[in-house]
Amino acid sequence: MPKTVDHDAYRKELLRKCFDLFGRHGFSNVTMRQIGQEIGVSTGALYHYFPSKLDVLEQLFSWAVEEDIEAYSESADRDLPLPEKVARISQFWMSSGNFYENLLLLALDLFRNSAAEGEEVFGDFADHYKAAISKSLGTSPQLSEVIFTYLLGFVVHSLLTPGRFSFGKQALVLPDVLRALIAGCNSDAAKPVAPRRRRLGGEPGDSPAARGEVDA
Amino acid sequence: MPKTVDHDAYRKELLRKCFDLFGRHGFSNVTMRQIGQEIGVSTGALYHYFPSKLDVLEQLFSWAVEEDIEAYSESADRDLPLPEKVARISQFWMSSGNFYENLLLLALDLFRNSAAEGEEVFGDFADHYKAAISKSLGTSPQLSEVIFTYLLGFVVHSLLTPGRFSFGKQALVLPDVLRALIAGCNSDAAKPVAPRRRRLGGEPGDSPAARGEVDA
Amino acid sequence: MPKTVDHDAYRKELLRKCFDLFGRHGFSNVTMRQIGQEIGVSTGALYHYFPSKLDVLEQLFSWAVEEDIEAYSESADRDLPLPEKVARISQFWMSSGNFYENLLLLALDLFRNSAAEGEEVFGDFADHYKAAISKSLGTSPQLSEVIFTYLLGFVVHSLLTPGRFSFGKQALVLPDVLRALIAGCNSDAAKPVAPRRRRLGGEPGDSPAARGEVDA
Amino acid sequence: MPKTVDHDAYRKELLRKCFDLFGRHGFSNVTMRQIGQEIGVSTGALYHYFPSKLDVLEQLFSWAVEEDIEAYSESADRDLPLPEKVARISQFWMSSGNFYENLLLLALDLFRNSAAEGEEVFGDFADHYKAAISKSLGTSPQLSEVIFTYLLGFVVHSLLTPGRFSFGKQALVLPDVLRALIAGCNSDAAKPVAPRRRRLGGEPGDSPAARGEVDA
DNA sequence: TATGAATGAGAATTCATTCAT
DNA sequence: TATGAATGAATTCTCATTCAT
Repeated sequence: MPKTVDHDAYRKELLRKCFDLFGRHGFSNVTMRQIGQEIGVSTGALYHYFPSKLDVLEQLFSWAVEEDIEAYSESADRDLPLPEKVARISQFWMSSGNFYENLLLLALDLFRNSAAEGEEVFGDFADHYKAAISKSLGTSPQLSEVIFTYLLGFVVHSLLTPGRFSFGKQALVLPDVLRALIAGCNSDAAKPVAPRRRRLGGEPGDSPAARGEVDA
Repeated sequence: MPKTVDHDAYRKELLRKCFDLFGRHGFSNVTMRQIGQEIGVSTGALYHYFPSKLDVLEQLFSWAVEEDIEAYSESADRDLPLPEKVARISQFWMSSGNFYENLLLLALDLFRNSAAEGEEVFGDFADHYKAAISKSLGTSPQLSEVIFTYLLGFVVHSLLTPGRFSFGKQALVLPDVLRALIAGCNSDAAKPVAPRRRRLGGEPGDSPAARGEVDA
Repeated sequence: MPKTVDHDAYRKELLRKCFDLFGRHGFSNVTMRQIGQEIGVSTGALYHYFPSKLDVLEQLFSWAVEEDIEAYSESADRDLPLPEKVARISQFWMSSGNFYENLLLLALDLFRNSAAEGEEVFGDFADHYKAAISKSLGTSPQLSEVIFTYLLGFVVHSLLTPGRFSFGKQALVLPDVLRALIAGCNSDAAKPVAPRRRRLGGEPGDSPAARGEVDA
Repeated sequence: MPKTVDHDAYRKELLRKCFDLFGRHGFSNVTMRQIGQEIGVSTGALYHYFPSKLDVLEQLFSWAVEEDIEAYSESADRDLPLPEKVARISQFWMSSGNFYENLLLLALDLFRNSAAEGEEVFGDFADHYKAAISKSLGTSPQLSEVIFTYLLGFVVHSLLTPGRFSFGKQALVLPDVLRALIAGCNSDAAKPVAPRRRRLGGEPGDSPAARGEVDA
């Protein structure tokens, strides 16, 4: 009889314990020994569950994304009036600050250390999140992307200027911002803001996918 | 002291050459030898100009921020009508995509590897940038911060999903977003949004992973 | 004690299965886990039959020597004319190429990793083999040693230059060599070659590298 | 001004110092730290001269072969009567015992750890050595190969049974063996012991070494 | 007996930093 | 100043061995 261990469950358990550690120190500044010590296993055991350090990062990110998706879908499905939904989403966001900070740092570490892997997984995550926003708020895909982008900036900002831009403080503004974007962009849709939306000079004919009409 | 000038000028020259290298690979993934090879000096010489590797990063970030501030102030000071200003700022932004991506990565590396140092410098940069936005667009500090936040998200997004969210593509939306924010938030500012916005308690989705506490 | 028999038989069964693995990869390049996987037991079970990795090697070599001695004694005992015997011995040799290659590699691994153990066991094997040659071919101990030496060289040569010196090809020469040695040395044996053969002093080519001292 | 070091000369100097160490312990049983300590450099310096541990082995073997070839060609060129040459070659051999033991061990380590690399280099060495024998003793290529093979066996034998088969002792027999082989095989060559002794066409049966009929 | 998860010392390799030139 | 060889602590990863089951 082998020691009965649910390999996969234990692996996730280990990942969970890694999450903060990676977030706090960053992939490159954490050693496998540290990881082992922090989560209470030997380095050998660590390698029993993950083929390499990079693999820990990759699995950790994937795991966190899954966790988030689960948590998110549980939180915001009800049939509520828009203002209430905006309040709720802001609230969810506020309460998850540290989680998203870590997730973003993870994504950036992945981007740095794993080349292809990073963008794939993050792209999927982004798509998922935008879809969730669309569903929650009834916004167009494009507007959802704008909101998602703003939320990303929110996380980075809070990360990089922890003293001045705290989640708590800034999250109070979030509902207003969302409302402004929803209002502004929806009305934009109604009366196309101006035909002057033209090439301003950046990348002329290059990005063929570019030039999507903003509100069309 | 003409010698100092030379020394200093050369130091900046070296920094300039480092910029892309750090952006591409990340602080931890670049060795002093690589740096030396890339910019054409020996490791010994490198240590002649920078006391340590971390110091290279710190100086590099400061240098880049300065560069940006100079470039920015040159670009957007004129007395123009708002729509024109919005167009200009968008344009400037679009043409600087890669620069800001690198700058952000630098800031995150600094945050990761230098603790205090990072937030200081980035905080100053953020303040400066917000002030510039206020000046350019005549927006309130708070709205400027929102815009700045959105721009941050913009950079991160384009960094992490290079295929799907390109600077070129997204920058076309930027003017609309800015307009929406300016319109929406200015009016919002008038009637501060309801005080009912509170933490309702606990974690909605109960994501078992470190969903961080709010710091409000 | 029937249990012991089983245990012992199974141990030999395991050894048999190890033989090629060790030959192919070498002692140091095989892990206990690999061994276990290859022969179909867990590492735990492996340690049940062998107290250590080195012990596997030692037992493996002993086992292989025994196997060979058995096989040899079965093959070449009849009362035949010399040429026929030479043909037989050559043939036996040819058909056992891979076995002897592995055996030699094992011996060298033993020599490298077990100090005393190695020479003991190999010495016994050598003695046994020389005796067998003497018996088969009726050669003097000294000549048998010469033949044995040649056969050793044969194995090493085929091992190290697999493309150019194959068992099949070279074995065709073996009968001639044996005949030449038997003829030449038997007559030599009669008139022991001059005692004038002494170290003349120093190292001819003065190869700066450790040209070892003679131990005569 | 860089520290003036003849990189290549120093590299060879280091190799020279490694030779015995590898011979004594074997590739797998020597650590880079040990190597460094033994030859008086740090591990870092070691990696400055050799990209990897395996590379040390490869370069070491090549270096030793070159050394040997030089030493050999210096030693045995004169125009002497055959018996004198035989005496000389035996003598050279005797005085080089330890060197050849190490060289053989190196070759086997290479074979084990470097796959392709090993056979290439050893094959070249073998060819060279056979050619040298042909030149020294005026023997046919085939006979030279037989002699070379015997010498290989000689080395292995002395290696594996250091107590019983010493270089000094056995080398006394070497001239006789050589004489016997030269006599026996040359006469063979003269009156081909049988015309049927030739390559019968590749390898008769499939089993590579197996069952080629020797002379029948 | 048998399993295979866990341990942790130790291996190869890297790299910031120093220093002789 | 400039060079790049040298250092050695620290890192990732391996693997013989142990042990709970």
